[in-house]
Amino acid sequence: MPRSTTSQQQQPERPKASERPYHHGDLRRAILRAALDAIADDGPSALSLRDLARRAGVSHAAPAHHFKDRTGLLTAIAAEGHALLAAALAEAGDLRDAGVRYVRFAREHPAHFQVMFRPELLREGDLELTTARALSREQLRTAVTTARPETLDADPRLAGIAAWSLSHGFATLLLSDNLDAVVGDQDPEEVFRTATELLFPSAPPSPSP
Amino acid sequence: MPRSTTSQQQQPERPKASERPYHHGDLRRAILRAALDAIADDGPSALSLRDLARRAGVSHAAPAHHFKDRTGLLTAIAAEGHALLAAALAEAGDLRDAGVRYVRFAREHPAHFQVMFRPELLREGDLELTTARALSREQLRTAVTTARPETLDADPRLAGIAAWSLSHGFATLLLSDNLDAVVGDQDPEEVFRTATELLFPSAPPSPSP
DNA sequence: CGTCGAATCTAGTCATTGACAAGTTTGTGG
DNA sequence: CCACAAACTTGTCAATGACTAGATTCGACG
Repeated sequence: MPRSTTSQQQQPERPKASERPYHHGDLRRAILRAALDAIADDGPSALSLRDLARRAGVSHAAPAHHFKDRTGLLTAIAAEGHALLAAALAEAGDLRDAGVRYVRFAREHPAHFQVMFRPELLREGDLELTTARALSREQLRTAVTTARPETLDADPRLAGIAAWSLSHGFATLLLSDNLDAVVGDQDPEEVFRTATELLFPSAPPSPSP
Repeated sequence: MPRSTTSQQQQPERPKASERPYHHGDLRRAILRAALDAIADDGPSALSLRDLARRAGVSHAAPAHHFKDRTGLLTAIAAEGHALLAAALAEAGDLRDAGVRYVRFAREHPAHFQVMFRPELLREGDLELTTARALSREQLRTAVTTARPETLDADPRLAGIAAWSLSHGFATLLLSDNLDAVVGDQDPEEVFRTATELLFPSAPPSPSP
């Protein structure tokens, strides 16, 4: 984007090549971190490889060595995201808890979430992505097929679609600031939990003394 | 994007300025149409003003006169989208029908839908956008506050969040090809309708003979 | 019928970007 | 110690969005 009139933080001086270790040491992770920050702030479309390179203090072509190209970087992020999501869902108690965890994941990893479900940004053939996505999909399935309210027993497949749509819609609208007016300063996860209790009955209260 | 290796349809020869009417006649709409096509195919981030200009057979700076800049074009699309959505929702019977119409809107106007709920792509101050969005929001509200199943009577605000999340999530996942495996070749709207019937009871069947 | 201003479009330019090519430095295993 | 691979660098190119200035056409008013 030319002539960026937006907030333009001063770039720190990059020391001359001779005064700086030729090898960054952990460039891949540095780039990833910077990318996640940038995406969380301004969305994936605002991501600039050259800007990431500047922030990491390396040359403009350095990122390419680790991620091949823009699509490669986004694909790596998506894969990481699916792995993180799968891990979060794996610990879910019942279906509603899985939904809450889905929303929490979106809030805690907004950059990952904004990239994971958009094929047009990703290298669809990528092996890492494919396997990670299979993992998170598998966790979604188990969340539905294990502890779910009786109402949903009729058709597990449809129940899965409904649950996923509900969680994904809430998370998406939340991250895109479309629920600001409605949620206000309440805890989004609590709002979500309460909203789902309207749709399907709560599990029987845990049998504590 | 440089060196586009993707499908590159041959651009028709643009006649020299002398052999072509100086005024296009309906450039604004031509650009809009082309933009909607491009976004529907490859998402908003792939949109190129210069490419739109080429398709319309005008100079590369012509679009700017009608839309100011990229953000302006996307904002115009979003505003149009909200108006269309409001119109579609206005004719809804009950809440479920509103949801189905929401999904249908997303399918029939994928480009609009992909832009409407993403503030980072839009000029937030824009008057047209603000009023159109207020309209569609208003229709969402009425859909919830009028004919809704008794289950949702308890808290209309939460019911609204739940219904919107469900519809928006389904539409989003559908457009991003994330439901392909689950929906298969069935009619998406029918799948959605059935899925919602799992979550809240159907209205009593119409009293026909 | 003319003319004058506004609307519409063209042409040219600049900074920035992603991708690619070729060279340089550093680490590593034989 | 030396060949070779990995990690980075510099340089370049086509494409893009935004901006400026100028050309053409339309339309309203006299």
